[in-house]
Amino acid sequence: MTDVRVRFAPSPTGPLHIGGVRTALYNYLFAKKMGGTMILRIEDTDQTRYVPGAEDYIIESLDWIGIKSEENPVVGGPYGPYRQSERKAMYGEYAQKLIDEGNAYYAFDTPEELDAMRERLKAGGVHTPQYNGLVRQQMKNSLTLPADEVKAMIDGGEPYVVRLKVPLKDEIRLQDMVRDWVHVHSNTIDDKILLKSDGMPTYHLANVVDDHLMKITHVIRGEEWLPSAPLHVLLYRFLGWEDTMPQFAHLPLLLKPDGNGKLSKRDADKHGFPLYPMQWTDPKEGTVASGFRESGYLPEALLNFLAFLGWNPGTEQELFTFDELVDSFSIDRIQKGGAKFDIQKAQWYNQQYLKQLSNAELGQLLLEQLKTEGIEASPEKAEAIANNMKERITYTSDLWTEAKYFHIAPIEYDEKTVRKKWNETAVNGLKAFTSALASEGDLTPERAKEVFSKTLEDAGLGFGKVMPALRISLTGQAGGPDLMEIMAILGREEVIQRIETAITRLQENV
RNA sequence: GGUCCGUUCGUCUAGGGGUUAGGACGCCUGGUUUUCAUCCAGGUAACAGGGGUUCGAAUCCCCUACGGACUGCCA
Repeated sequence: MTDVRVRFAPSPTGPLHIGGVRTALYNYLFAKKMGGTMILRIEDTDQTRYVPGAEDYIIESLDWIGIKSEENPVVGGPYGPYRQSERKAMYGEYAQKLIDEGNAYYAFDTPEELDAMRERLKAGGVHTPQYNGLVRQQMKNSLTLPADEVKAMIDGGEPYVVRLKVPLKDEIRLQDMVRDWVHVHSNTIDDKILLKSDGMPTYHLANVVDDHLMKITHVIRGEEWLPSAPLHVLLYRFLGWEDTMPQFAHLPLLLKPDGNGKLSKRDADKHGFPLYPMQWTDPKEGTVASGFRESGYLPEALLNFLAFLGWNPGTEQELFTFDELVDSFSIDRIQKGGAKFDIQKAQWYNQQYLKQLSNAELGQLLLEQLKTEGIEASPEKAEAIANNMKERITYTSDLWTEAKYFHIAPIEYDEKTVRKKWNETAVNGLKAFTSALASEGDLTPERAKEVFSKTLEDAGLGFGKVMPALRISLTGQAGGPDLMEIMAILGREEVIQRIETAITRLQENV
């Protein structure tokens, strides 16, 4: 078998949708599994929808999540260029071939004339007006106009498009790797535009020409392309490439968490989760859309989660390293039905991957965040905090947001705990503890525990009487890591000070 | 409307004629923990409906219902 070559071909019209990331992932997994090549091709044939920065965003996103391509617009490759706008000259040749062989034709209808045609047909009871075998005979094109007139129009600079001449009666069959045989009758396909009046190809032509020229062996893409797949088969046939036509695999859609339908930005906002791999700032509106990266997701976790949305290895293993994913991946285990996007599962994956990180790695992540907050901390301290927080975080950002008290003394105290646990007994215990601490040196968790136990023992108090008050004084919160550990990280003097501050500020609650 | 695709616990899914229909997330209960979380144990919950085929259908066939995608000089 020839070497497997797959491509991910996004259009630079904005940030990369998470569904696109999954498509890229499946392509990548398949390529790695087969020892093949992954190609990134930018489909920028629609100049009106071009968004500055989108291409860089796509490349950076794929890089962040760990999807690497061997051939792409940045490093190039043997079948470049990898940006369709730069391949513009190539498409005309094939459009011409189609015209010459009677499989395509010129059309001169203006947008207004097309609208009028659609209106006319709708009025006549046709729900979906098509530019098809019947309609084309009543329109302005090289099939209805005399040859010399056509030539004159083209020479005279009259704008035109090239349309595919879809056969009237033909059954088109294709074997999809996910769905098996799909057949469609040609009379349900209309004469799609191949070359636009600006000379750029549409997706249909560009994708077929490029996939052929780039020797793509497998086209793995979203289900939204299934209806136009027969059209692409027709193109391969007319271009004489049917025997080297790539195999198709149409992936199930990512659906909204509730109800039905394609996952959209609206759903993501409604449920408060990101839709894009990285944060995206719209260059025109200036609006900011959140990203998984900035929300504290680990790329490995997101990858694992995404891999399981529409595919599974058939075993009971849930956590997979990238290599394991490659190892077990196969297209015939891809699901046919759409998968609802369940952010809770993504959170669980993130938690699992977070727990697997070393304290040093986690500490480093915390340090990065502290830097953006303008807070200084030693790597040792960050590591110690990470060690105590790793069992209770969902996002990397929780290292900071859930444990600010390691860096800043509490400003507020959990109201419920104060009401129930802050009383004279507790305050007395706290006071005894600070005096005991006064004569201590550096605190270790062990030493802190010894002093605390001894103090309570001498005062004849139980742990439960004082502990909650101590926690409140130190952290302001009701829950959290082991207090002895917290005290060791905070340091003796800070502990004493926070207790005294709390006693003063909570006086009225005694 | 038309064409195409789909349908197993709330969610992701295992399942290729005979299973107590399995796992994971979530949720609930209990245990561990001086707190929270983790962890451990247990529980809740599904084959869209109807016809066939068969000794026997979640599994094969047909119909219905429901859902989705597509239906642009967008990709």
